[in-house]
Amino acid sequence: MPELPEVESVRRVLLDRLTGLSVHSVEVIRSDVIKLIKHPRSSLGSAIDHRQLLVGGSIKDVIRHGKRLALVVHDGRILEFGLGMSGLLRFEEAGSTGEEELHEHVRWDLKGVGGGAAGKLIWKDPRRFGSITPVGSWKALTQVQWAHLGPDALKISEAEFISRIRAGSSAIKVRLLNQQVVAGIGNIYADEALFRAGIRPRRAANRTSPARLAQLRRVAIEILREAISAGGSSIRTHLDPEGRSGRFQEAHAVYGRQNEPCVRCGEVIRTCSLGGRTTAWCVRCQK
DNA sequence: TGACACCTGGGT
DNA sequence: ACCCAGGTGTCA
Repeated sequence: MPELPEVESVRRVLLDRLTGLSVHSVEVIRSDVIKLIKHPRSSLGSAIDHRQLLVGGSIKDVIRHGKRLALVVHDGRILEFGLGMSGLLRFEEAGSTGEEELHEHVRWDLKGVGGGAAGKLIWKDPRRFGSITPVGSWKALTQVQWAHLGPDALKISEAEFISRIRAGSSAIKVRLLNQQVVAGIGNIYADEALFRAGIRPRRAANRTSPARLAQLRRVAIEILREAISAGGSSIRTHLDPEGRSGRFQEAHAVYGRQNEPCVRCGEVIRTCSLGGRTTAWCVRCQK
């Protein structure tokens, strides 16, 4: 489900709904979705420290870097989420008649300022490619858990974007997908940005002129912002915590439009495989 | 750089 | 029965 715009849509809803609520208790249905920092392959087993899952804390902030999300509580404890392909956070208001769904792995019980039940936050992830990682501090979050991520795609400067992209010789789309280079762009928005910038996805990154890269950054940010305004793209599973789907898929120019005519020139949109991902582009508009 | 692995579900 | 899917880590 998640690239930057989808995760940002989730962040905004969570910030609005959860800020100020306190975490009363947590129910761990599948403990192996919780991954420790230094031992990413090990699960916590049966002895889960519920404090690491924010129990007793009151939610102060919800932050995002690239495609990653984190809940911050008042005393500095942080819980970090990678949504993988199908991870989703759902907010179920107290008293709502929501039935338990398949593939729900963790459920937090939240209380309001007065101590009354506010609702439940639920982690649902059918494919289980996602992860929940307790991090003790801001320092552990930024210097360990997120240390390998490049600058956020919405915040990266033009100079830094150009130099980081050009630091490798692989296909430009592969560089865009590399979260170490720039964080937040995935398969959809890489294809859409390259189309809008008129750049062939296979072009060698270091043989793309600084001027064209400046243009690529500009249109990528433009597309990401448009997508956020539309609530992200809902191809199959993306829903925000209130169950609303995004609408940006209706605006896709190339992603998912193979064999259809290019919106700009009418040429048939082709696909190939790049970095193991299906890539859609217009052979006439992108050079 | 690519192949494969991790998973489940939906479409053909 | 097969192929595909918004991600990411490891291996040759």
